[in-house]
Amino acid sequence: MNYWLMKSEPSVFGIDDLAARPKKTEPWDGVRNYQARNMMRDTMRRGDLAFFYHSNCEPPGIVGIMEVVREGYPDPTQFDPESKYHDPKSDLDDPRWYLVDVRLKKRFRAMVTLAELREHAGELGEFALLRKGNRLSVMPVETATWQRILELAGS
DNA sequence: GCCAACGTTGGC
DNA sequence: GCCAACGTTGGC
Repeated sequence: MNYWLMKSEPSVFGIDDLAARPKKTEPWDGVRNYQARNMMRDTMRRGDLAFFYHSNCEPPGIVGIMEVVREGYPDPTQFDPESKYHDPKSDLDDPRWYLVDVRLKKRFRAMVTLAELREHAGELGEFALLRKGNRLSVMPVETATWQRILELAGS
């Protein structure tokens, strides 16, 4: 099993929105970065777990855990002219963008803030989230890092 | 709101 | 294929 971290701006789609969805499940659409696309298309598997990270908000941090419930398939919003994620250059026969479906599994009692993560950076190994200038919205998390963060969450 | 970091685009 | 211009991300 692999572990991941997935970012979303709570003003666009936050953990409360996911909790309110039927079956607490949602297609993780709108990712328009090739590295993140590759991970969703090729590497993420049913049953993998992912931290839900709130970005571009005050304070940013990890708010809960999601489970991958459907593996990579084409993101339908790329073909929808009404969608803000519409990509006119994407070909129906060779879709450019992929997504996975995620289900909310656990909501942390208290967010593990980015500031807290930085305080514990020394114990978190190679953690891409803490690298300067990192903008990747879907990233792998090492098992040891995952477990240390669970401890920080007090769960 | 600012701006550093970084990805993408397009002219050449 | 280079690289300047531009757009976006996301912390602060």
